[in-house]
Amino acid sequence: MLTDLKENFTHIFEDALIAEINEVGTLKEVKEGEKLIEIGDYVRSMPLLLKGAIKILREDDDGDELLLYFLERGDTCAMTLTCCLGQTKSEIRAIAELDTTLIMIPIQKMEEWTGKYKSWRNFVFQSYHARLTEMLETIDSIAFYNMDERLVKYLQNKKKVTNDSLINSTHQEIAYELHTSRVVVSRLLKKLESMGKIELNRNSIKIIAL
Amino acid sequence: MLTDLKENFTHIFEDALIAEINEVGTLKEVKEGEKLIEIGDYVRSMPLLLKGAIKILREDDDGDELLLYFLERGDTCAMTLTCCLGQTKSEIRAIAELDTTLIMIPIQKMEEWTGKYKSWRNFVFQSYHARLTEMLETIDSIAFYNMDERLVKYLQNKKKVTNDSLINSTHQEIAYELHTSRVVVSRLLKKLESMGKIELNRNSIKIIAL
DNA sequence: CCTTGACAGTAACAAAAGTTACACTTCAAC
DNA sequence: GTTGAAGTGTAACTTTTGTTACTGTCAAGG
Repeated sequence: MLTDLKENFTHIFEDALIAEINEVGTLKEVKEGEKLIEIGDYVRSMPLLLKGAIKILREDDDGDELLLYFLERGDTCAMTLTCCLGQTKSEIRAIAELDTTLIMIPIQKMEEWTGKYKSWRNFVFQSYHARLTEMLETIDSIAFYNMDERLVKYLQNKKKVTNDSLINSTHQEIAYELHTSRVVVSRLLKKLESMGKIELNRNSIKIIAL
Repeated sequence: MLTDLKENFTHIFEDALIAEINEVGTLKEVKEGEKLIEIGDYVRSMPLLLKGAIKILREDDDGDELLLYFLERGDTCAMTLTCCLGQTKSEIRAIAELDTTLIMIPIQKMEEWTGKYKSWRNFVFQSYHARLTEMLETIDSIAFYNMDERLVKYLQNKKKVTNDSLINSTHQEIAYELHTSRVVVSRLLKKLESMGKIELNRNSIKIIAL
C-alpha cells in the first residue's frame, strides 16, 4: 500500500502524514459496477482514491437517477467528509465506474489530522472546491443546455474518465444517468452518428470527433 | 459589533475566537440589491452573516441568471472559502436580498484559525455541508421537477427568507432567477391564483396557502 | 437450429416550455 | 391631462422533450 500511497499523494502530503495514513488506513478494492455507498447510509470512513473511478449519483422520488460527477485518482468524497463529521446520512449513491482501489480512513483521524497537518487541511479544502465546481458544472448542464448538448458533454466526460474512446454503455444506461428516456437518447445518438461524430454499435459507442 | 457577534455566534465559537474575530473583522452593511461579489472577482475576505440575506446566482453564456441558494444569518459563503484558499476567481455572483450586516474576515486568518480552533473547523465544515446540501436541492429542483413545481418552491423559499408572505417581485425578476421567460412565469402564477393559492398584484404576490 | 430476452430504430403523438405578438393597466414625469 | 415606460394578461405558435407502440436485430442457452 505504501508504494501506491506515495505514488499518488507524496507531492501533497508530508511524510509523517503518509506514514499515519499507511498505519490506520485499510486498502479496499472494488469491481466495476459495485456499490460503495447507498442513499441513507451512515458513512464511517473516508475514501482516498488510488486507482479507477467512482460515479456519484442522485436519486429522484421515483427511484430514477442523475449522474452528478466522477471521482478520480487522488480525489476524495466531499460528501463523505461532511457526512462523517455531521453524523448525517448520505445524500448520494456511489458506484464504481471502473475497477477501483481506495484507502479507507477512519473518521476520527479526519478531525485529528485537520488540526495537525496543514497539507491535510489544504487537501480537504481543495477537495471541497473541486466538488463544488463540479456541482456547478452539473447545474450548468441541466439548467442551461439542451439534451443534445448534455449528451455530448456526457460522452466527452465518459471518454476522459475511462480514457477510452469506445464507450461500452447501452442507450438505457445513458438515459438513466442523464435522467431522460431511452428513446430520447437513441434519437439524439442517431443524429450524432449521421453527423459523423460517433459510430453506433450494439452495447458500444465509438467516439470519432466531438 | 461585539454584541452582534456574541448574539449570533457565541453558541458556536469559543470566547477566544470571538475576541479574535472582533479584533480583525470589519463590519460591513449592504443595502438590498447591492452586489457583493461578481463572477470573476478575486475574493480577499470572508463574510460572516449577522443579519439579512444574500442570494447566490450562477450565470449562463448569454448573461442570464439562475438562483442557486440564499445565505442567511449565521451562514458563511463556502465558495468564498475555497476561492480564498485556492486563489481562484469567483464562480458565482452574490447580491443582497435584504439589507444585510456582515463581518469581513481577512483570508489569512482563515487558515490560521482552522489549525487553532476546533470550533472554527466545525463551523467551516458545517458550512460546506449546508452549501453542498443546498446545491443538491437546487439540482433536484431543476432536474426532477417541472416549472410549476419549481415556481412553488421558489415562492415558499422566498417567503421563508424574507419572513414575509407578501413577495415584492415582478414576474420578470422571478423569471430571471428561475432561468425561464416572463410569459411562462405569468402563465403559471395565474394558474396558482385561480387555484386560490396566491393573490396577484402589480409588483407583488401575496401567498395565501402553498 | 430455435427461442428468448435485451437492445436499438423509428413513427406518431402528447406534454412542457419557450417565443412572438399585441392589448391593456398603472404610475411617475413632464 | 398627456406621455411613455414598466408591468401584466393572453393567444397562437414552435421547439424540445417525453411517451407509447411496434419493428427488427443480435447473442446466449437450450
